[in-house]
Amino acid sequence: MATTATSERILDVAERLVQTRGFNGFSYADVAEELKVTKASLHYHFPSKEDLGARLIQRYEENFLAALDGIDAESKNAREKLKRYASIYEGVLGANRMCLCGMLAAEFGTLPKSMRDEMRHYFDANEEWLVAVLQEGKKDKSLKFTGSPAHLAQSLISALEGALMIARTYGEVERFRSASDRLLGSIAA
Amino acid sequence: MATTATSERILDVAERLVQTRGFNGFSYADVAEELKVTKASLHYHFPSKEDLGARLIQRYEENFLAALDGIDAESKNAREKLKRYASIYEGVLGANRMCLCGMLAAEFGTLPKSMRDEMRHYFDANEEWLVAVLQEGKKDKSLKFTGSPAHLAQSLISALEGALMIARTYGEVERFRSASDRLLGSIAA
DNA sequence: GTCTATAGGTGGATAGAC
DNA sequence: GTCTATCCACCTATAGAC
Repeated sequence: MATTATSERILDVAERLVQTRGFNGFSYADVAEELKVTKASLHYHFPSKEDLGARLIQRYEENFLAALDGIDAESKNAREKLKRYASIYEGVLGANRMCLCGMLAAEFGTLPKSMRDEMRHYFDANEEWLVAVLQEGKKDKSLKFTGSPAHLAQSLISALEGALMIARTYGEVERFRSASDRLLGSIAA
Repeated sequence: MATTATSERILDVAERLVQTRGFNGFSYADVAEELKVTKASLHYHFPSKEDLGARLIQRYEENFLAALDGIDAESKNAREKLKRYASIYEGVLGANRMCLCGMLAAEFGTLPKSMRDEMRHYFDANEEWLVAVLQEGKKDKSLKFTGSPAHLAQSLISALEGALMIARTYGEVERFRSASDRLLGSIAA
């Protein structure tokens, strides 16, 4: 089996901890214990927690955009793309996690600038992809909506993030699905 | 001027800190410094941080329900009630805050049971009020929608919480308003 | 009710050996 | 790259004087 680089394993653990406990809710000690290494070793790979946090968001966005490429390649129309987009969020909830950037959005007031910038980049990239899908949906007649695609894209992102966050509070995936279905249904052609 | 009880002033400061920095992002020291008292004094009023947190949510819900009573008394129809409901969220955003329970929802994984229970009570109370408004809207013909009022109420709450959270990340009230307008527009009769 | 003092723990981070 | 050892700041919480 392929041996994963240590820095990647650190990011894997830290990512899960941020998604479940928040950036202010986990420590280097938590990651160190789980990986059976020392805190000092972690500081070798990520000198400060801010470095770790910023890299975490970058990688999350890379993986997310790769998933969106997959959706683009496999979907028969825009409406199906949207449905799959929402199902990514549902998968996150199923793993008892928040979206990484949704979690960080709540903690925004305590985060360093480098992380804030990366977060906005993530949301902007989501919006950009959604705008393209929405425009495609108008052409292929699988979607119908009024107003600016950019504003609608922003609404969709924030509604899904909110639904994810609240559903997690209740531990009810069904609560997310019902909100998601209503959302997508409201713009289905 | 009326002298506010110390415990209320503690709650005022702590409330703002939780709404801006999160429950894991503030300390007794922060509150103590702002009120020019010692940490030990705070522990007299709220022995543990959990006690403080649980009381914080209770009081937030009491004040919120009082505001909803005001909306019920002053609005000419259900649609206007919804609009005012959304404007409460907008006011929170304008003060650069998150909804108290929206913030805590993100931190859910790290919170003690007493606080989790109070949070769900808050969201349930919101849902209950919204369901009544939605049903009223069907009668007075100021709203139109399909499906269960309870599910729609849940969707509205989570969409507004999400819009609030993301808009705060961008520091753009307009971003919230556009999402909010679309949301209410989609069920206006 | 508020204070001083302090306990006991954990936070992020660094120096230097191996 | 990983370790041991350590620093210092901060955390929640308590004891006991006033």
